[in-house]
Amino acid sequence: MEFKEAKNKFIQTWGALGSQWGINKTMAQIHALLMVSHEAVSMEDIMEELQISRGNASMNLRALMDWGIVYKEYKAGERREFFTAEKDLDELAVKISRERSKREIKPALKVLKEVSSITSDNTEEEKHFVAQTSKLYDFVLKADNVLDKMTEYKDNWLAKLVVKIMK
Amino acid sequence: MEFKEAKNKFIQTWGALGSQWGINKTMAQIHALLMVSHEAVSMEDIMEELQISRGNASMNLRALMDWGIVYKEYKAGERREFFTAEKDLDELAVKISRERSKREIKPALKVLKEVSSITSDNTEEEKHFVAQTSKLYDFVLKADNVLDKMTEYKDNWLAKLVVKIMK
DNA sequence: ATAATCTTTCATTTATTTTTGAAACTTTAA
DNA sequence: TTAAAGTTTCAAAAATAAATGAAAGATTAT
Repeated sequence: MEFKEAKNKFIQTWGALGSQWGINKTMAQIHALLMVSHEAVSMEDIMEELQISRGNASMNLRALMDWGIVYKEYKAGERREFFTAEKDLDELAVKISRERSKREIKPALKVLKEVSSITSDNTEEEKHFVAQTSKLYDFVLKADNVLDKMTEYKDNWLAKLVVKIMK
Repeated sequence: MEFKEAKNKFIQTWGALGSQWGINKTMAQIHALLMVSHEAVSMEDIMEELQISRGNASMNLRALMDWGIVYKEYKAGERREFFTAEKDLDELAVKISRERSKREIKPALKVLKEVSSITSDNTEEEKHFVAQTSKLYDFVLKADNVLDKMTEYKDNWLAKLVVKIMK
């Protein structure tokens, strides 16, 4: 396999993986492209390489910047903007975790708390509902915290995590 | 909030969370419904409660069973089939992790290995590509393993994980 | 057997999500 | 200023994913 083919395969695969995890394909592809580019890339080049429209490129770059995993770069004497991706993978994981937690897990937790707090009539049905959603609340909260800690400490997350949880 | 409202809210929220994570809404909703039901539910009742067609219910129940998180149940003297969800949350997490790893992570790893193994011309561009995809391969492999171990040991995963990783 | 009851399949329809592209907007250079 | 170069926005179109429902397929009771 030669370079161009490998690069393309990587971008396609990363894009597909993105969709399976609820991130739109183009967004994941742009990110992939930037990750493996050794220097900042212009919007024009992104459009060209991924064969997408200007609007699409612009919107997804904005989204990636909102996630904090793609940065704008200005080159001296150049009017256009260039883009680079976060290339430190620990940092990348941290940012993605934080963002998904904030956007999706936290709101879900709020609802779980609400619905598990209904004053039950104590029919079997209602008792089971309250028990199950309470368990779910605890579980999701715990999982969310573990992820948070894991990412907070990056490389030596395990050691510090043990300390934090054990005490 | 009273029971019916709470139940509905839970189902809707779980469904939305599902879509955000690449699981179709109905599939997540059926799972939610079964999780909070204290007894097995017939297809008819699922259709009624979620207002979905027979075909939709059938296909998504099949998918949930393929994931190993919903089971068929037969009631004595009843011709129809009833369904229940895995209610043990640790077990649920294990099964979902395993399945997503198998379906999505493993194939992605295979591609990462491939593309990071090209014989580079040693231009800066190619060197960077190989370095970055190699790092990504290691990272994803490690993350996948951690998840696997975490779920393998369930509640006391941490202690055993430490042993396993440290040695 | 065969009729009754229930489930699955899949071509078609519907809904949702993503993409496009042209107009509006911004910024810089002359 | 104002024109050139670039970016963003968003309504409409296209692509994708999900849902429907009727026909085919099972399974059980008679």
